[in-house]
Amino acid sequence: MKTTLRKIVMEARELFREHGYDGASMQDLAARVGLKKASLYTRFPNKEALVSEVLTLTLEETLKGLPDPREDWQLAWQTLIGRIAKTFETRKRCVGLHLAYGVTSVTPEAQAAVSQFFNVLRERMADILRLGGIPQPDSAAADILAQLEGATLWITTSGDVEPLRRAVKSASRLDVFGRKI
Amino acid sequence: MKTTLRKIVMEARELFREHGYDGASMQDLAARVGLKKASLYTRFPNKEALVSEVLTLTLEETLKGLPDPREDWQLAWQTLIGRIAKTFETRKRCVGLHLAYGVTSVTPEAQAAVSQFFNVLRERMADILRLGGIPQPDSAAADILAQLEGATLWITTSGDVEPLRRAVKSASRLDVFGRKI
DNA sequence: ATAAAATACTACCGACCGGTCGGGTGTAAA
DNA sequence: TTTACACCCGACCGGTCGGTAGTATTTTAT
Repeated sequence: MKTTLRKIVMEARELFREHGYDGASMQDLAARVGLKKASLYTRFPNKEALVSEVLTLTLEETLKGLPDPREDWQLAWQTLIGRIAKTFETRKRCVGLHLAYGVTSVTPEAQAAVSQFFNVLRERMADILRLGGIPQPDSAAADILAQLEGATLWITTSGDVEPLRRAVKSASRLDVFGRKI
Repeated sequence: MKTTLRKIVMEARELFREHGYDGASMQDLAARVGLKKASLYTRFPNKEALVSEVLTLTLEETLKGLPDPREDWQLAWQTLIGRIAKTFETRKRCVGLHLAYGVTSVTPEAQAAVSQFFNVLRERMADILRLGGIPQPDSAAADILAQLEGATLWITTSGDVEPLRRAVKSASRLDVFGRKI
């Protein structure tokens, strides 16, 4: 991927994270990458297409080079949870959540991309838990991800990161809904 | 409160919930209540002021007529959790969460209103847990609310309400992060 | 009945939105 | 040297945004 293209996607991610789908403007995005708005349309057909690019990049970064869960599933699990939580803590929010609430049926491809993003993430998490012999790994993954996402609410409203920290701890110990290790 | 005023606030809530702060337009709001846009400005100074009205109404509805927790804290708890979850399940989303992500520093009063909304809600939850002798009631309330909010992610992305149902069950049993009843 | 206050309307404002157009410019292959 | 392509730009499109001015209509209080 060309570096300019990657930079556009990364800046788009920041804008989506901060201002949501509606609130992010192509004008702002162009300014952040040092281009004019019209130039963006040589690389992307429209604003909606940015969504799937942003989420694909994010998924890549989140999963790339994870420890092989077949060798040490607990290490893979801690690493994955740690990556997610670190992003939430430094960026204060989750792009995916903002987009999930922000895209509607008028942008169906973006909506599909968001759904897929969270499904893939949950499946990867469930894969690891399954290797660890955790019962109902799909539900457990969904619940833990929900807890992490929900914790970002407190970061954005009051700056309190403790709920996220507690969510990470409990996810590490897997003491969620009586599924303790 | 005059009925028209209340209707405006209720419709504004639906718009904020569905489209977020930026995505909700005064034009749409006016159409929903059978008025012209300019007429809204005889009741509200600006769009931002709607946020605190919406959240005040929501807090009122959520807390009004709750069973007295000093008589039966478990009943009060179940009722409160049930109300929150019912709204999430029928409306698919939480207005507060959408606004929390949607308002920024350019609308400081709205931002403050959102912070206050969640703080008050958490405090009320914590009050009940305190009466029940639950350890660290503030943290417990924050964590449980986070879990409920996070569960709405799955409702909006895939329509799956099971994470929310599990969150309600675990909240009812208070088996959160090892704080089991 | 009348004055005052609330509420409603039409019409408009400047700013910004996503997106398109035609015309450049630099590079690299033929 | 020509051709081709990728990229970038200023200017512009129709449309929507939050908000306002001025005026008409309805409600309320005296």
